[in-house]
Amino acid sequence: MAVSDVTAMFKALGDPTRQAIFEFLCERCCPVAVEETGEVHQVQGVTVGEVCCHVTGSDKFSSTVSFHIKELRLAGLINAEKNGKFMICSVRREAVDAMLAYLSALPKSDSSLCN
Amino acid sequence: MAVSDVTAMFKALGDPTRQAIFEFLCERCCPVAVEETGEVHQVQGVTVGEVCCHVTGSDKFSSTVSFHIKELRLAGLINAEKNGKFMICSVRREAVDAMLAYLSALPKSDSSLCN
DNA sequence: ACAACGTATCGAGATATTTCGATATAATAT
DNA sequence: ATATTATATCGAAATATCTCGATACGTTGT
Repeated sequence: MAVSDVTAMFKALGDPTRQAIFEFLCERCCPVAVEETGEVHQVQGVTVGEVCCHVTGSDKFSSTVSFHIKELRLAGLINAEKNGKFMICSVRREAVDAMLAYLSALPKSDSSLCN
Repeated sequence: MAVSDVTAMFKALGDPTRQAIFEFLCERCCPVAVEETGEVHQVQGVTVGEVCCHVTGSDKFSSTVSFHIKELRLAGLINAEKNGKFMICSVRREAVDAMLAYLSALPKSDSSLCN
């Protein structure tokens, strides 16, 4: 994952609404199942409606939340796949790992010579 | 460090110019010295002029870079202290640690029960 | 076929961010 | 005292982001 990708992730997470959505998805996303074929897929996720409900407190669809979900997806922080008439959202763990790796790799004060 | 602080840090780091400034400071910031008194202070840092030079490629002061340095400081990512006619900038390691802690503490898919 | 549902997208207004030049200020050098 | 240097701040233009209502679209139920 390139540095520019991490920039987009930080930018996306830098909005309170999106951060709330992302944390909600982190809490709600469930284990993955491994088929006999070895294929791994998401067992469960959260619908856009559930996210709207959690974020706005109302049970009505919110185009604003939909907008933020799209931003999170474009930044690579979440996945969203259609299931019937629902969109199921889930966290991309690689994204979290990429941000952790980026921050961990920043030169530390005592790891480099001083001029 | 509160969650909202981390949000501001992510937002600040989500801009390419500020990320470049931050990385530059990470590379350049040097060890701290501990006085006999036990007081710890920054031995060295980087002047605003050096940051401008690195970011813009020119040796002229840039009010844009100055603006971004201020944003980084307000987000808690860097320190800036005056030394004579220079402003010395340095990274706040606690900020990096706070972001790492936040990301590390996000619930993992296999750490929570599934509904 | 039609209605209801879940979600996306569009358009517009409100607000925030970014950039840059001009001016201001404080510290140093002459 | 005056000039120079390093930096900050202001103002304005350009651009981006956020929010919300309206409309559109695909899916499901009747």
